[in-house]
Amino acid sequence: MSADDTYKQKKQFVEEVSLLIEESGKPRISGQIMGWLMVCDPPEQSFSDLVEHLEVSKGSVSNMTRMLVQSGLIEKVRLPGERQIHFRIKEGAWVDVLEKELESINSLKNISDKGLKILKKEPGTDKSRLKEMNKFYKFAEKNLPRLIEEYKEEHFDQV
Amino acid sequence: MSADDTYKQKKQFVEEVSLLIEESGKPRISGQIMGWLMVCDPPEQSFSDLVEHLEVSKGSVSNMTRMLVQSGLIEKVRLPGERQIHFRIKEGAWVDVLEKELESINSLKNISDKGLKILKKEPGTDKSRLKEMNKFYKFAEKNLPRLIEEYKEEHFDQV
DNA sequence: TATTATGTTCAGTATAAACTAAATATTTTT
DNA sequence: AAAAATATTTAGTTTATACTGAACATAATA
Repeated sequence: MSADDTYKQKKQFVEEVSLLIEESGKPRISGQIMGWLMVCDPPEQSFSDLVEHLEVSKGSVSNMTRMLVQSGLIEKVRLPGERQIHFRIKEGAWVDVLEKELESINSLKNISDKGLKILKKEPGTDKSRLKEMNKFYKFAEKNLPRLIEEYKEEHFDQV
Repeated sequence: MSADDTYKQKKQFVEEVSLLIEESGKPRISGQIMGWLMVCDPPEQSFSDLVEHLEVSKGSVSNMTRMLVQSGLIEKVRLPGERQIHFRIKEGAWVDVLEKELESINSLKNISDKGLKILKKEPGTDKSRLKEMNKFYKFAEKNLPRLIEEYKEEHFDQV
């Protein structure tokens, strides 16, 4: 298996990751960047590394890296002696993703609260739908953080 | 507080839900339907109820209800004596949403497996990024189903 | 079977988002 | 300070998707 074949496999891998990311509603190029940063060597890649390997515009790299930094998946690194900004997957990125999820869970709990408040004025109207929703997201809000802590203790206690 | 005010509040509520849903990457109208079905009276609404209250086209209602039925959030109901199809929020909808999440978690675990496989051929290349990802999604895959079961037992054991 | 009510599909339009290329700004080196 | 390298912003294009209206299909009633 030549190095060239491995490179092709990596490109293929990048495609698959970008497809997954795209399905989840995020821009394709953000997925390409994530995919490439998972398998590149070294794990830190410069702005122009990304432009060249992914064959996309500078504008896209600029925007998508900003978005990914913002959402906590990657981080900027300055390498000694290197001029360009470098990017890499952030340690604990995947835990952070789940922690971000908690925010939308919170929104869903809140909206169910709001709905129940409105229905309070209509005694005849069924409230079970919203009560169930409310219970579920309350449960999630209570238990997911515990689970995350459990994971962190298992895997990050050295950090 | 008049019934008319309550109706306005419900419309406002529908807007908020549809905004939330839209942010998560799904069509606005699917969010409007979900929002309306959370607070309407009765909880079952006909095809034309949806068209009228949400002021959208029949085509959209047809497409979006199909999508929502498909994804397990709502269900079709036939009411005795009623001609039209009716829709309502499905019991356990929110649990189902989380269970669907498990599928994408599985995809992410698989993709990290795949990445690691590729990197096996390059002994010098850092694997910690993918190992961490892999560990995390394995953990999620193992523990989330347990959590879901716990919730179901707490709230659905009568079903 | 003819008529009416109901729901789906399809073609076209509108809207929004991704993406690029180029201009501009910023930072680094000489 | 000038020049070169690097990154961001902007305007415009492309592409994708949501959405509508109308034609079509299906099912129910008369």
